[in-house]
Amino acid sequence: MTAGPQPAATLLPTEPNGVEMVAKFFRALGDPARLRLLEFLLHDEHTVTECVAHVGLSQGRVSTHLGCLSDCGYVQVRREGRFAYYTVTDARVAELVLLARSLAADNAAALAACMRITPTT
Amino acid sequence: MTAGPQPAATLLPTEPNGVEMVAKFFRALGDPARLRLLEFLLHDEHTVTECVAHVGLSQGRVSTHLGCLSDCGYVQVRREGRFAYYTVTDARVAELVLLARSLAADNAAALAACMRITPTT
DNA sequence: CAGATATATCCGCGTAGGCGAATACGTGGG
DNA sequence: CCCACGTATTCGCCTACGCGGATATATCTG
Repeated sequence: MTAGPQPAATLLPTEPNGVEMVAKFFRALGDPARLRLLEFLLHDEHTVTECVAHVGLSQGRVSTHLGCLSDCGYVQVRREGRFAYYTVTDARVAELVLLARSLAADNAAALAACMRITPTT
Repeated sequence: MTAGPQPAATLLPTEPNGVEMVAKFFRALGDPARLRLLEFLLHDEHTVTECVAHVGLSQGRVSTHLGCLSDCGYVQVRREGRFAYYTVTDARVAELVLLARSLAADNAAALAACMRITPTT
């Protein structure tokens, strides 16, 4: 073994593609439109059309974003007739975003200036 | 007034580019190499060279990744002579990753199958 | 059944961003 | 002063992925 108790060893999953999965999971939150959708769906169910009105994107794009969030487990779908009602069911989602937000806020200046991600903006 | 871990209106920052900043912040965690570096630096200081040995990437790439993590506030640097010692100082970082990991684990199957992010692999 | 409505998927296009290799910069030792 | 060493930055290359627009697939309505 390396040295003493290893809390670090528990940070990331040990399965073959565990790290890649966590990275993919985070990437799903790395888009402003999806974050806005999450916020919109945090407390109420909304149809795709309502989501389209909320964020200003094309219907196809919004559907894809919602599908992505659904695949990753951030939101759930309830199908009823020709409608699809999306909503956030897991409280940990809000926790996760709020935690990130507080961390980001504490470093807003350097974060905004970071050119290694998104040179433009 | 919004006392306690609150709802939607407070999920995302209200500043002009607040949402974009949070998204950028998450994107910084959306890379396996950077996640591995975070884990490596969680409890101990390490030089860039040590990090290069830990993840199997080129020195230049690792330096950029560390700079990115530093800009985003995930790690801190201590310069000493020609060495740079990186480390994680904020406990919320581990909290954030562990929370994401638990969420990702609960939806591993769908997440792995999600083709809307990273078709390949 | 025909058309309207709601959602999902497909298709190029353009940019963000990861990669190694090369190179620039800064420091410390002979 | 020159050179070795540690670190940071630059440069093409190539893939991931967000975008709108077009289209396919239900489902409801007249």
